[in-house]
Amino acid sequence: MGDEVTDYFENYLEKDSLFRNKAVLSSNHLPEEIKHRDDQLNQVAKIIAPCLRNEKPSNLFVYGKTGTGKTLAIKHTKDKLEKIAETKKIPLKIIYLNCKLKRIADTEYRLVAELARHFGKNIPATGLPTDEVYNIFFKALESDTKQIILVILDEIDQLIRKAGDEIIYNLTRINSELKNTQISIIGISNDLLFVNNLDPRVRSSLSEEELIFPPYNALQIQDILRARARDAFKEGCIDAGVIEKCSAFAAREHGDARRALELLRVSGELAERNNQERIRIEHLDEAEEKIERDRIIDAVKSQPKQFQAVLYSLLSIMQNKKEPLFTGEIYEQYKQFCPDAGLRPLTQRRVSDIIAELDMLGVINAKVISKGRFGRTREISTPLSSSIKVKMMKLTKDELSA
DNA sequence: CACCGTTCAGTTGAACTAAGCAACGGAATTCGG
DNA sequence: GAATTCCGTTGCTTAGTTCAACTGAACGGTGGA
Repeated sequence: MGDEVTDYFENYLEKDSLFRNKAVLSSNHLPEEIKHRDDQLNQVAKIIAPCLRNEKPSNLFVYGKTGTGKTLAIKHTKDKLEKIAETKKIPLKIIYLNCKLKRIADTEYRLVAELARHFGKNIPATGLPTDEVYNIFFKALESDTKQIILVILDEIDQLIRKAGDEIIYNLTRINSELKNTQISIIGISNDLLFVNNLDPRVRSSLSEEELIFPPYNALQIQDILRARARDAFKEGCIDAGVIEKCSAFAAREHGDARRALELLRVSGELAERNNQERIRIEHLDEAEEKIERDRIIDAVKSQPKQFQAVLYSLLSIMQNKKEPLFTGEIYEQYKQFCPDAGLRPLTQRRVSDIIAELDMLGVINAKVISKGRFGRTREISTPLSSSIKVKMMKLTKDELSA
C-alpha cells in the first residue's frame, strides 16, 4: 500500500503539470486586458476621472448578475487609478470592501470600523458607540490638504438589507462636514431590484450615475476562456470542444464567466489528478459536480454550530422521509438532537431564521407556503445529490462533536 | 357548485435581554525622595 | 506626594429571546341553481 503512495508521489513529480499558471483561472485574478467590457470600462473611467483633478466624482452604482465582470472592471480601474495617482502625487485613497464577508462589513458599525482601520486606526470589535466610531473615522479623514476618498462597496445590497440604508446617508454626510476631504461611493450589486426599496434620498445620492453590466453571451465567454486558457495551460492540452462546452454551460447560467473559469480550472485539476495529458469533455461534467459539492461544503463549514445542528437535524430527517420537509418537524428533531451535541436549543423563532439563511446559502430550498387550514410553514427540499447529503451529514457531525 | 368565513402552524416584525467589550474615573498600590 | 495599576461602573454592539400581530389557502358550511 505504502509503495503505491510512494509511486504516486514519484510519478507526480516526474510528470509535467498541465498548468502553466493556474492563478490565471482563479476568480480574483486580474487579467491585463478585459474583454467585451470596453463600454463599461470607459464609462467608469469617465465617471471617476474627476478625482484625478481633486474633484469629487459622482457616486456610482453598478449592477449586473454574478460573473459579469463588475468587480473585475472596478478593481481594474482602481488599480490604474491608484497607479496614476501615485506617480502624479495626487492625494487619492481608494478602499475596496466586500460587504458580504461576515464579520467584516455586514453591519453599520463593522463597516465604519473597517473603513477607519484602513486609515490606521484601531477599532475594537465591540464596545464603542457607532457615533464614536464615526468620529474616529472623521478625525482620521481630516487633513489640511484636499483629498478624495473613493469607497467601493461590493455586494452592497447585502449590507443594506441587513443594516438599513442610513449607512449610505451617513457616509455622504461626511462630505458636508469635512472641508478638505470628499468621499465618493461606488456601490456594486447583483440585485437589480434592490434600488427600488431604498429611501428615495439615499437612492438618488447613491446612484448619481448608474452602470449596468449585461451578461456575457456564449461567444464572449468563449473568447474570454480562450484568452485565459492560453495563459493558464500548456500548449495543446485541451481537447477540442472543451472550451465551447464550458462556455455553453456558463451562458446557460445567465452568462456567468466566473463559473466558466472555475469549471475550466477544476476540469484541469481533475485531468491532472487522473494522470491524463489532456482535458476531455468528460472532465467538465465531473468538475461541475465537484464545484457544487465544494461550494456547499465550504459554505456549511464556515457556519456557526447552531447552523450545523439545524442542518444535521434536517438531513437526518431527510434520510428516512421523502421531501418536502416542514419547519415543525425539523425543529422537533433539532430540539432532541441539541443535548447530544451539547448545545442549548434555540427558540423556534431563531431556527426559523436559520432555515431562511440556509436557503440563502443555497444549501436548501425553502419556500413559505400555506397549507390551508393546516397552517403555514416553510416547505423545504434540497437541490443536493444524495452523495453530497451523506458527506454533509458526516461533516456536520464531525464539526459538532469536535 | 360557487362563495365565504374560520382555522391552523408558522412567519415576521419589534421590543427586549444577556453576554462581551472598551473607556472612564476613582481607589489602592507602588515608588522615589 | 506623584505615578501606576486595579477595579467597578457605564454605555455600547450583537446574537438571540419574547411577544404579538399577521398570513393565506384548505376545510366545511351556506345558499343558490
